[in-house]
Amino acid sequence: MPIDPLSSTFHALADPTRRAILSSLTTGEKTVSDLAEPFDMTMPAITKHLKVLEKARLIERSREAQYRPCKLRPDPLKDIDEWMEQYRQFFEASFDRLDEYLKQIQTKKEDHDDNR
Amino acid sequence: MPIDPLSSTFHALADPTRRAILSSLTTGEKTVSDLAEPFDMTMPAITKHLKVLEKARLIERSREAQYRPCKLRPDPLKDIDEWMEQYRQFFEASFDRLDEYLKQIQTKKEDHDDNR
DNA sequence: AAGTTAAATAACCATATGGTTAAATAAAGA
DNA sequence: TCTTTATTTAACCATATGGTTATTTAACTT
Repeated sequence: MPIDPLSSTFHALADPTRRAILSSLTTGEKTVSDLAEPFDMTMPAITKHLKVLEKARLIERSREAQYRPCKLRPDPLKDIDEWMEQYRQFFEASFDRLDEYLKQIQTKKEDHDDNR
Repeated sequence: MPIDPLSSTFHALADPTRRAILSSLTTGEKTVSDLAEPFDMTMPAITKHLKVLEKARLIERSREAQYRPCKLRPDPLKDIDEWMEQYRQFFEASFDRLDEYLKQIQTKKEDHDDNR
């Protein structure tokens, strides 16, 4: 069953271990053992997490003797950032002008109450 | 088992139906039936999706006679936007200076080939 | 050739997910 | 009060998830 790219990216990010792995890759390429080291988890578990990240194209892997270095890929993160765009105005407005926002809600509620 | 807020937000967004529901809520409050209408899916399925969105605090629900209107909540989206911040420079640099980036890769590869 | 190290695969397990149909609840309308 | 409308809950199902241990593969080291 083919999953759309945005869903597979969000799914990959919906796990603290995988987010920590990504974060650790911001400083450069790492081997699987390097990535596994901070976690109280077996290697196969890490391998599975890497597969999820790889399917989401959030990481790219190469070969270096018996090592399989992982590298961060920017594209899917950029796609998420673009998806966020439609909501950015919404949540920025909500926080920048919280008082006004709350007043709007209140007004709307009163209008609504009037309609009963 | 308590799940961290960022994970539950990403998880909630990792489904096209739920993202469509959120998108549809940008124009204002909607009832469950309103939200369900575009989808070829039964009501209980929609109810479940709404529960996931509600747990992630991406929506807020109220009561209006027999209706349960849904409203978008900005906070978790803002949290994601803030989480993205650590990667923004990374992916913006990668795309703004794609040529340079590719050249770097190429140089690195050549260095590497030299080492064999 | 034998041993070591890095990583992946296989097989398994418990729980979660995303859907269904059928039944229950809540409030409005006749 | 009876019926209709809006929504949720319950029970079920197939598949996915996130972990495990044991085994296998691949490449380097001795």
